[in-house]
Amino acid sequence: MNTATSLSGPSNGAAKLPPLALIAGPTASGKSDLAVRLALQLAERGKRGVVINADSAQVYADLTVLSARPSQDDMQGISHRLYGAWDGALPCSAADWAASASREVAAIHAQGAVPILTGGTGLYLRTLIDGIAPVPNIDPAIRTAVRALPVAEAYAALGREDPDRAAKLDPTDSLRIARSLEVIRATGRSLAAWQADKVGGIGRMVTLHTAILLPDRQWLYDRCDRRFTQMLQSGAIEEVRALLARDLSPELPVMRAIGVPEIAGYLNGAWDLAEAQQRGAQATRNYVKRQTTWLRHQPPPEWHRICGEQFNAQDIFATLLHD
RNA sequence: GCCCGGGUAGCUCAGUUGGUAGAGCACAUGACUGAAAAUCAUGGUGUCGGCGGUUCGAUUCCGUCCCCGGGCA
Repeated sequence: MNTATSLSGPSNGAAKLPPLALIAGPTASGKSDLAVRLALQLAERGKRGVVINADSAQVYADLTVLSARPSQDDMQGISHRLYGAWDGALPCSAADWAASASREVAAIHAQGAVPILTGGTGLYLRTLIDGIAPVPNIDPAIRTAVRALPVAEAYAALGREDPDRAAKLDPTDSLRIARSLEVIRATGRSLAAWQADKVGGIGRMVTLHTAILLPDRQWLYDRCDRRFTQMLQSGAIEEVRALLARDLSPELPVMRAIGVPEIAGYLNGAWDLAEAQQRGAQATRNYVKRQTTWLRHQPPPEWHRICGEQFNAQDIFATLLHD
C-alpha cells in the first residue's frame, strides 16, 4: 500500500474501491458459517457486514429446509439478503440474480457496509463479477417450442441454423443446444456473437476479497449424507408436500432442486423413505463433485482457494479486516 | 437330509455353443456465458465362490465342497 495515495484526495486518480467479500464453496462446506463469522469480526472492528446469498436454490421461498437456508439462529443478528427472495413459480436465472445482487451490493456500499457474497453457484458469482452476454429475454413462445424438441431434433435444427455453434456442442448436451437454438431463433444472432460482449459485471468497481473453500472430498460426502438425513427429520417432507400442492411445472428450478424429486417419489409411493434418503444423499454428493470441479478451475486464478476443513475468518480475510 | 434357483466389478445384473469378460449405478477426472442443485464428456474397475478332472486352453463342460435364497421332509 502506498501512503501517498491515501493522502491524496479521491479526485487525484486512484480512488479506493469499496470492498466486497466473496465466499464460494460446495454444499456442506460451511461457507454460511464463515460468512457470519466474518461479519461478526467486522462488527468487532466497528464495521458492518451484510451477507448476500449466491446460491441458486436458497433463492427460492419454497425451499427453506431443502436448500439449507440459514435459520435466524444461524444468522446471529447479521443481515442476510436474497434468501428466499424468489417465488418458486418464477425461475431465477444467473442474470436475474446478478442484477439483484448488483443492486444489493450498491445499497450496502452506500451505507458504508461490506457485502459478503456467499454461495455455491459459481455461474452466479461469475455473472455478477464479470458480467454476461447481453442477450435479450427470449420470446416465451420460442423458448417453449425449442425446449419441447427432442435433443436429436434440436441438434439437427441447430446444425442448420447455427452450424458453428452446433459443431462445438456435444449432440446430447440438451440444455446448451436448446439455449443456442432459442437465441438464434429469437434474435437472429448466434450465441457466439452475443458472447463476444459481456455487460453488468461489477468486478472493476470493487476491491475483491475472495475465498473458495475446497474441503476434503470424503469429509464433504459424509456431511452430505448426514445433512440429507437431518433434512428429512426436520421438515423437508412437509416442504415438498406443500410444493407439490402448488402444482408447478416440473421444469422449474424449484422442482428440480436436490431432494424435491427424491421426496416426491416417496410421497407418491414410487419408493419408500429409506430409498428417498439414499437418492437424496447421492444426488447431493454428485452435486458437490460438480461444484468442486467448477470452483477449482473456472474462477480466475487469483481467487483464493483454500483446502482443509477449518476455515478461519481472521486468517482468510486478514487484509479486509485490518484495512 | 433331499429337490429347485443362484454365487461374475463396490452394488444390481448381462454374457461367454470352451480362446481369461460387459452394462447401468457408484467412484475418479474434466467441460461449463441467461432455469447451473442444470446439462454434458472421459476413464479403470475383476483370483468370473473354492478345489480337482477333461482339454492345447475352463469363468464356460464334468465331479466335489462351501455359501445364499426358496420348497419338501
